[in-house]
Amino acid sequence: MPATRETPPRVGRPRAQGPSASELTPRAEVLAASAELFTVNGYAATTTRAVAERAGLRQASLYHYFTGKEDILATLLESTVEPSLAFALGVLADTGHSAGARLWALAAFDAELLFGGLYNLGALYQLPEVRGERFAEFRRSRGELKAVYGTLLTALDASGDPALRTDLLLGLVEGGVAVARETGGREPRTVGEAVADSALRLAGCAAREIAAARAEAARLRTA
Amino acid sequence: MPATRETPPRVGRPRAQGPSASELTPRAEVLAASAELFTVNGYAATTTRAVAERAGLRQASLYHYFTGKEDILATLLESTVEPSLAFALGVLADTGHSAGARLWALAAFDAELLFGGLYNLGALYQLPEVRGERFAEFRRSRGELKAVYGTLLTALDASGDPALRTDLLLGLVEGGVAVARETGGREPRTVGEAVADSALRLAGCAAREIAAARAEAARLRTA
DNA sequence: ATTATCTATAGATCTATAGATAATGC
DNA sequence: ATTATCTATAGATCTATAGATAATGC
Repeated sequence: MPATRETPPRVGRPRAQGPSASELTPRAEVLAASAELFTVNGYAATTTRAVAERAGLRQASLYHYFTGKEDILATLLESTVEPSLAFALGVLADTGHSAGARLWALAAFDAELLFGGLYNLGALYQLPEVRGERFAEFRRSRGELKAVYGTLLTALDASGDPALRTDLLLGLVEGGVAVARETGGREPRTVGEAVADSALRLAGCAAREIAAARAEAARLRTA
Repeated sequence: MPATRETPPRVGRPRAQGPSASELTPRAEVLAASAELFTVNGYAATTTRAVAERAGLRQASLYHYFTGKEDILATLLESTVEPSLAFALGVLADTGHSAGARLWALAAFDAELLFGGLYNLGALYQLPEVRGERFAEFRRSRGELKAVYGTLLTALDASGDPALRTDLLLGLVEGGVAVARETGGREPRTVGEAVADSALRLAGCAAREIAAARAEAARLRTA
């Protein structure tokens, strides 16, 4: 599933609106259009017609690529957790670094990604539709991501109710980015670092430990 | 605007479905029905017909109490922040207690309320519709609530970027409750306390200070 | 007279399917 | 022959308004 193409093969009937100016695959164009419209206008409030129009297609042509609106949303959500989960699994396997540095790096990566995206895809996690069958894969991936947070958190501080504290940690990352997005003018990097510092505070680290984790994570990041 | 009534006056044409069994005002019945349907099925996906039906009315009768669907949502959101804001302003004025105890009490109250509700009204805060004009009053109240968090947080620890750290603190409370809700079998009180402990960790308090704040907040709570 | 509710409906959609068509590929 | 796209549309809504009606209150 390549996201771009070099020389357009241009098989099939030409588009009514003329050929797309973008470098994207039609499928990726639909996803990009959906990301914008779902987050800006709302999922249920966005019509398939509006998505198609923004993607440069006619409404019925969406069904060539997706089975319906839910299929588009599910694909979008899966592609949002995917990079975070991949990073998380890498960090989890990297036992050569301290738990603090690894948690710091994961939180920073995750928050920076969510904050830096053109649209607030994180807000879509809360949609009621996400409870449906089609989203099982997305929920599984997010659960796995949460489990990595939990493992690192528990390694640092296993006091209290670790499952509940893990939920709050994920809530800090996702919810913190959501609230931080409401205020303009911030750099993704800045937000990522602030979230990561906060994550370590939640994990019970003192200021000196946080500074150390941060420094160690910088090396981990580039590795 | 009384939420309940004793002796039903029963003015006006009787309902087609027969009189309501509930003690609630028709207006409150509509709000209760909306709270359930908006959170369970989604705002845009919920039709005015479905709301009316659950409230025991015909669709057109909603317009006697609200100017439309948005008006219902805005009323619902306002009534959700209202108690938190009232508590926050009380806590802010209560200079006889430490900032730590006050922040602990506020976070616990807020989280317990959000978690303990029948429905996840907190998830509605993220709806794109909330950017609209009708929601200015809700946004104002939530902004004021955030400002109280900010004042208490800064009193405890003014390092870094206080505005950003305040956003993360509010994100922890709202987002943490949202994630914690996905897992069943927890008591609102437990979640409230865990969120409050976490809030103080975010504010840079050490374990001993948190324990002290918690003890002090217990007195503040009942006062 | 006032009120809470109802019935009926205009006008505007929206989703998904059926089936046609205009390209390239062989 | 295959593919990407199109046009057309059935069937099912949905919101908000107009105007009627069945109670109580005076």
